[in-house]
Amino acid sequence: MGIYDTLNQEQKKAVFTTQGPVLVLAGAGSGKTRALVHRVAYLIAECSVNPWNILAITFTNKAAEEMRERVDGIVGFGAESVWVATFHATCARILRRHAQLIGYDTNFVIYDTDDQKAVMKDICKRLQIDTKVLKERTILSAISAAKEELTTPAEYELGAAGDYMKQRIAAAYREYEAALYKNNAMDFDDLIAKAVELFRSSPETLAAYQNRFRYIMIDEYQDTNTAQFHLVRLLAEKSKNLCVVGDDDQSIYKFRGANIRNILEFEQQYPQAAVIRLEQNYRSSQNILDAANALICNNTARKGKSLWTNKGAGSPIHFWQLDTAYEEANDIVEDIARKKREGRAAYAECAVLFRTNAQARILEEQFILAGIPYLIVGGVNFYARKEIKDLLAYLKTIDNGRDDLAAMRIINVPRRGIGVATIARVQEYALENNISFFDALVRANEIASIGRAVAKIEPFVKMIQVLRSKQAYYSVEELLCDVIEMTGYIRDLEASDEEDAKNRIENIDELLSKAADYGEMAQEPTLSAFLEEVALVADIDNAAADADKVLLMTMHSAKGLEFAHVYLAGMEDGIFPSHMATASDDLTDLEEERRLAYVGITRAKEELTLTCAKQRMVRGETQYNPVSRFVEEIPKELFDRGFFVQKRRKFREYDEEFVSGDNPQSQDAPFQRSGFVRPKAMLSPKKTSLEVKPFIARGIESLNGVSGLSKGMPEAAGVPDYREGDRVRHMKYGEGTVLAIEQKPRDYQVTVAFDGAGQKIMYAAFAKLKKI
DNA sequence: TAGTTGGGTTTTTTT
DNA sequence: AACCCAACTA
Repeated sequence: MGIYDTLNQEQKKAVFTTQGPVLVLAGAGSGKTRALVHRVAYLIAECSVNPWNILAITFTNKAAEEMRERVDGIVGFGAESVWVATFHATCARILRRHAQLIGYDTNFVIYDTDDQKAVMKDICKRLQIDTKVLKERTILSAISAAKEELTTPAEYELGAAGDYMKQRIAAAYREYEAALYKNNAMDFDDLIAKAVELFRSSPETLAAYQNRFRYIMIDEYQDTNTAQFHLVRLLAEKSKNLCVVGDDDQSIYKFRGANIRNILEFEQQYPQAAVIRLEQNYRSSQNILDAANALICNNTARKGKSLWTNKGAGSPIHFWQLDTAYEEANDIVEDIARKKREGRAAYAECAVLFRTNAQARILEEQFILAGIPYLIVGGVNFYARKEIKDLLAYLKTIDNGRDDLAAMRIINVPRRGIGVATIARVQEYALENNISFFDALVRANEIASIGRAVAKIEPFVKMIQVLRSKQAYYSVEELLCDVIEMTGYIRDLEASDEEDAKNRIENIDELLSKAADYGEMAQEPTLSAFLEEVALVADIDNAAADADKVLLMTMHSAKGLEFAHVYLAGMEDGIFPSHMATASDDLTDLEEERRLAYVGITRAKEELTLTCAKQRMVRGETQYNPVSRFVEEIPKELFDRGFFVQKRRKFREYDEEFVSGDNPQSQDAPFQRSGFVRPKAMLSPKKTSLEVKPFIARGIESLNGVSGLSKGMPEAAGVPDYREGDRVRHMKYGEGTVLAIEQKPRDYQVTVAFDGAGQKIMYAAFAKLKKI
């Protein structure tokens, strides 16, 4: 029983209490994942439970992956049979098998937020809803909220009596459901709701899964919504072996429908439940925990617990208030660079966390300027990019001809000279004859009104049909290559003078290698399953574990992670807590923000730095925000040098690295705010953002990007005739020195330091560099 | 039909 | 500041 000896008493209790409902209240950093993983191991090794009978549900793919890895590491045999997945992936997998029982094809597609919006836009037009008054977003979030509560359109309509707005929403909801059904599509909320519907309508199916999942574990239970609650209840109804793990203080997804009552009232739901509290924290120093505890005490709706550690007090907490957001970003970057130089921290041990994704940009600029490797986690979803969505729409149309949205997206992409008028007529015909948009295209010659446009439609239809016929024996990657080839998608991009054409091509290469990976990893690769995987993954996570990079992300994304050095940026009222929360008259909004702050603080192991700016640009206007109330809720004695150390001594030798040329001010003004002054030109946001744009557009990659793409399309271009170190000439940028040549799937990627235009990354085939 | 321009708008967080 | 959309022009 050696592996369980390292657990503390409470953790052991969580591991060994295998029968019946169990509620584990696990504070931040209390080793809950560890306990869960050991529990799985214990069930298999000591209780002779078949791994196949275990279900572990997490919220994020990241958490699922981590759990998977750790289970694989600790369970000797059969670990791969343990079902570890997110809620959405679990439901998608179940529906893939049984969707026909509730009237869907099993190759249904999953709609993301953009798809939903497109559908809703069309509906608003049809129902003549003025989107100035009632926005698509508003309707969609109302629908989402309804689905999270398992409210059907009919039920919603009943509740809308006497409320005109609600009635309009009810009508839109009804139409929306019909549209998705017609397209054989489900949105994220549907995945959960339809799974519940399936289980309710088919007792045999439910019984089969109840029989299979005899031991169920749910992580982050505080984030479950009502639909998820019912799903879990149904699955666990027979065995009652349900172990939920959560922390009411870390509930930060109310906006997504999370119902904190699920965890607060678990004991009422399951009166015989064993309740276990994990309060010993293994992550943070006492100072950090004291700060977190003091902060969260200001909340009322909580079970109440107090984290403790047997680590020492540790470093004091730092607080800096800077003049501008630029200085804030700059100081953070500078501090990280110093820690690295002094050998106090690796880059990968540092993380900058913020409230909104928009804050990432300004930080990114500073990281680029300082030449420090970084990685932005989250932000614009890779799969939401235009070029990716276009190509996926081709695959969707090949896979599922009923997805009108996909077909309409690509009918004129790339340009085929098919305009809105033609599309509208085809759409009308489809509606009249009750067929899909694509089927209407197939019968384009029967549509009298479209005239000569038939000639433009036919080649498109032909192409899709050819691709469909290849589907049976082609891999996803081959199919994708064919789509790119036949549509000339990349050729068009190369020919275009669009500024970010090369980034788009890179993204497509990324998609190709993703498809190739999928082909290799999946046990039974199918196009539908690939599309599903892609739909449920928030972002391509190429955060190579070994890469030494500073991580930048929102506090939401950081949940479940830990870092030795954490910077919380933008600690200002109006930013964090957000304006929405401070202006709201619902006090629970502010409490949710406070829980988020609690999450942020408890990510830190050794050092915590809170920063804010007196002045910052938000959506084009300058804001002057006071220091966050959350900062003030932390006892002053936990900070270094008392409270409100506005500026610490500057590190002069370090400044020299940044400041090009002489800067007399920095020589003898250590305490002056402007102790670290960069030439105006460099600081100017305009100039910087121009220079920086290509990097931002690429989003997830950083300076020394992750390479290692191997498979993909055949070479599009020959080997360049220049090598690293050579001098080259570019049509637009003039002369420069080649810094690096990297082989990418389609082409060579060349990094050049131009004498006049700075450093650029480009593709050899269309940069047309001349060796000189 | 396609590209451009000017005007209006903005969820904060994510599966 | 950035994005999206509608109206306008080539």
